[in-house]
Amino acid sequence: MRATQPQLRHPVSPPFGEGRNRILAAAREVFSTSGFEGSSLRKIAEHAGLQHQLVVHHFKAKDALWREVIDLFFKDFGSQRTRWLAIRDTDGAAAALRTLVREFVVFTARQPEFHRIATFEGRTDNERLRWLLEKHVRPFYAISTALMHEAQATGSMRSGHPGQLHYAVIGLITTGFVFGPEYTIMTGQDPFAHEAVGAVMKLACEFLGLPNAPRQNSS
Amino acid sequence: MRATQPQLRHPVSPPFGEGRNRILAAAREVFSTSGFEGSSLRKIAEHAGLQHQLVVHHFKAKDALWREVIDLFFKDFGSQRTRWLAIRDTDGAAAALRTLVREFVVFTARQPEFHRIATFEGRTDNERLRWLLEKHVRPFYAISTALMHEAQATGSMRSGHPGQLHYAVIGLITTGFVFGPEYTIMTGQDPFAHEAVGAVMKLACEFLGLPNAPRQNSS
DNA sequence: GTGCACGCTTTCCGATCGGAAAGTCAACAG
DNA sequence: CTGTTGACTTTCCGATCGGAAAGCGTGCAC
Repeated sequence: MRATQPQLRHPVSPPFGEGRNRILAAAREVFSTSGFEGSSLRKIAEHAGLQHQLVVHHFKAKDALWREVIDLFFKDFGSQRTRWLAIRDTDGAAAALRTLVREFVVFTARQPEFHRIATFEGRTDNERLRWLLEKHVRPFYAISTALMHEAQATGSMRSGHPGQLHYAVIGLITTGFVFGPEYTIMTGQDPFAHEAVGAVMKLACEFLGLPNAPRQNSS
Repeated sequence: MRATQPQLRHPVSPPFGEGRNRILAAAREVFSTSGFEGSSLRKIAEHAGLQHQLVVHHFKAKDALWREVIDLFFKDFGSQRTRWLAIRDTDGAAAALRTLVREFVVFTARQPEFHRIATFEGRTDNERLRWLLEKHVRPFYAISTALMHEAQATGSMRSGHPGQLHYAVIGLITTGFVFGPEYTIMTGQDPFAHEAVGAVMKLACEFLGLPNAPRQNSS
């Protein structure tokens, strides 16, 4: 009735063959605003302009779709770890930490959806949280705290328990982005504006007591 | 069938007459872990050991119950504002800010459920967020940023946009408490431990560049 | 041609959702 | 005794949930 020409090579409404990607994009949006339980396959499908059973067809289960959404966030960011270690070897732990902080700020500003999803899961100990922590968060946490230990040993960073400092600085960085609507309503400013993003980098580095960068060749 | 002696003065299973308070306590728990949409009246009632229709009986609607839960959080904390202003008049804005920060840390450590609920709502602009911001958050934000402006003018605090500093320090403080399970899994430590709470106070004050307290007569 | 894989739709299922409606019981006022 | 009030239970409703099952249509291998 509604689809008189359902599957053409050049359809008008729903691009044929892109269903999977459209679902992933819609799921990222819906999961990040409603949480796992609050998101329904039907809402995700409607957001993508598709039938809800197509989600089941491509991803089998809601849980598997959620995991694929998470994996996508770390396609680029996760592979930066070896580069941070290289910077540590050449310029020291403090320089590597500064790079890590700056790139984490960019990552969060560009994809606030990840931290929005993480903040849904981090409050209760469940299977999805364990999976997320061990697969993606643990490596990042390990290198972050290792660099802090090293920077503290050389006196190029403030003192304090690295794990606590790690979560403090992550909270410091992400709050404005994750809760953008509240931030905008209260402060009247856009947390994603270029100056605001730069200011967050500066606040985070100063909080950690990192020395000013000797030189900066980009942006 | 299941209630052979349903309403006695001294019942065994469900204390008669305390249904309303039991529901409020259960709702605080469930709302803070599952969000508004993810929480069902049946889950709240089950958590309280009551029938789900009793929630409707006492609070008419899920939305009204949610608002009553929020109001309860600010029964004590909201009335502290006049005291902070008094401290500003006697000891200056920086001292008042320090008190505000310390009491906010205590508030969050004792009732992390509030900020858990707030982080569910702050990411999308909806009617509940507007109500929460204007009724409870706005007054706190106003006095916080006003004290920052004043402290900055007298050089007794770090520079920076007060609104951004406000949200940065709130993120810095709350992250460990709000996402306690994740924090514990990753760091192996208890964010609610006495030393950890004290350390967060110190981190927050140092981040704001507040001078050390001249004297402290408690704890 | 025939068969099959794949993207997608349609229909259906049991479970659960928020909430309306009506009833049950004890306490209390007159 | 009668009526009323309020805490609480029971039953029911339409809507929506995740997902199983079975198709439909096209393109490709043969």
